[in-house]
Amino acid sequence: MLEAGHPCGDCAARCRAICSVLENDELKTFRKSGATMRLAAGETLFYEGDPARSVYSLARGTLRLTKMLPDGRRQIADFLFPGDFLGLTLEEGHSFSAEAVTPVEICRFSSARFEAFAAIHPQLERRLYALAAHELAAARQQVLRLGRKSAAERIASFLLMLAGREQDSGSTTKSNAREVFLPMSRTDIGDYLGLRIETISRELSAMKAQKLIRLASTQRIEILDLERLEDITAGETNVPGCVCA
Amino acid sequence: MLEAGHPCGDCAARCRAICSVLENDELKTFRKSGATMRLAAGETLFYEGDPARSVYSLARGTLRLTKMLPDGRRQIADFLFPGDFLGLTLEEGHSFSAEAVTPVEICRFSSARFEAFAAIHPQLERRLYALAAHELAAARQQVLRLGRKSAAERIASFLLMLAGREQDSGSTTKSNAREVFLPMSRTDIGDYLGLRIETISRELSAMKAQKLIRLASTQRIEILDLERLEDITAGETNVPGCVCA
DNA sequence: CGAGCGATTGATCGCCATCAAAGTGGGTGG
DNA sequence: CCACCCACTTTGATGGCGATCAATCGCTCG
Repeated sequence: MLEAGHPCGDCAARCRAICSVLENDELKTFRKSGATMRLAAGETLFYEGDPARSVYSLARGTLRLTKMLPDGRRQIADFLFPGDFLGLTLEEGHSFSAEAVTPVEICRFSSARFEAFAAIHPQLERRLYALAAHELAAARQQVLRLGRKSAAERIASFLLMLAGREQDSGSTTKSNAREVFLPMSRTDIGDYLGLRIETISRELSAMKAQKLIRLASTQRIEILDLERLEDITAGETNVPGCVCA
Repeated sequence: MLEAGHPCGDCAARCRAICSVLENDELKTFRKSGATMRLAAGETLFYEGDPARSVYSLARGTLRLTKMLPDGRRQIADFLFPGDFLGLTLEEGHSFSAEAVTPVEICRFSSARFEAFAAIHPQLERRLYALAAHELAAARQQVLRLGRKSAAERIASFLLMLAGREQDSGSTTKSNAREVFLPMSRTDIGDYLGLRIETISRELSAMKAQKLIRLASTQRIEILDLERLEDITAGETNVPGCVCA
């Protein structure tokens, strides 16, 4: 438990973030080595290929990691939520761009200082590996979705994945997770699932017609029949849950 | 440089493997904590869901990591080559199956002993993170291939990726890497690229007709026009090279 | 109230899957 | 050493899913 008045005391992402392995004084020192920054929706944190001089921990909001092909086709490699970490790479530059889907709040650290700090805090390094392993499992799940699943299966799988993530980030309100919030546009969902927006729209409408979901608004989807939705995913949505120790 | 007669002295994978960060005595101790095993082509090292009690370093041959959907659709998440490491997970069980594509030779360690060893050899942990980060980048590359590329683009990209890997594993002979060896069947390639074998076959024939490649045999493909092949990939084949320090 | 952007719905097209059949090559047994 | 067999690959014909093109809806903001 953090002492009263700790600068990280009110961080919503603290339980999931990389810094969850640090306590009071360590954490204060760590925080002082970095800075907090904000981005408006649509702004870019860094571009693919940019030299990787900083690492980041997302405190609030949603980010998307994107890769572009020269002709403009775009693939979203991942969406990041509070507590997620990004930016550490062994290559010269970043291998994707990072953009704000919603307004975001980010803790930023210089790579050099972060690495130095990690070197003397082995629990940070272990945590780092844990996060990387977790992301790797998620990326492979995504490979399965894109390689072998139909449009309906991808979308059902996506909805349930988001429902699961909302749950383990201990999101604000209802823990029954029947309601999924989609912070991103249909275009973003399409670029994540390898589908066109029209297909996303059509499939969601079809699911609505079958009373699997209810479209409370464009961004809020209520899951009406969890079981049948799970059947549609064709299994394997088990992106393992929270990495919280 | 290892002393003469060292048990790992003749390991072809040594430069790339996890153990590359260990020297003489450390390496001897490490090796003694494990065992060497062999599998014939087609045999399974472990199944998805099996409890993860061991970790492995591939010394010779090719492995495939697969995920199955209940109805039999299969996705190959990755092919592993000499020097690749696998098995370390934070979940209870493995998140994919591992099968031998060719006869393989594997160094096996109990997870518990490996972790204990890593805890007192920080350079192993860093190496581990490096490998995970590298695999993550590769997995995201695969996400791009599957999400946004046409059949021809996927195949061209796959061929060039293999050509690149052969090169940095310092493979036996010719370093100009104009010849790519495909240890896996067309079915495996299809299950990796999210395509059917007929499509693989047709596209390779088309590339042959355009004199981009020559099919020396089913398993050996000679690249005749590297430049045009790179154009076809629609960019972004740059899976960063060898992780050798 | 009107402008503009994102989402939805509709109609048609094209790529790759599917179904089907013929070709190829490696291994075994006679 | 050869003939056969079987599994894998290649090639051909057809069909379906999701992309593309197009029009309308609906919300937000000026």
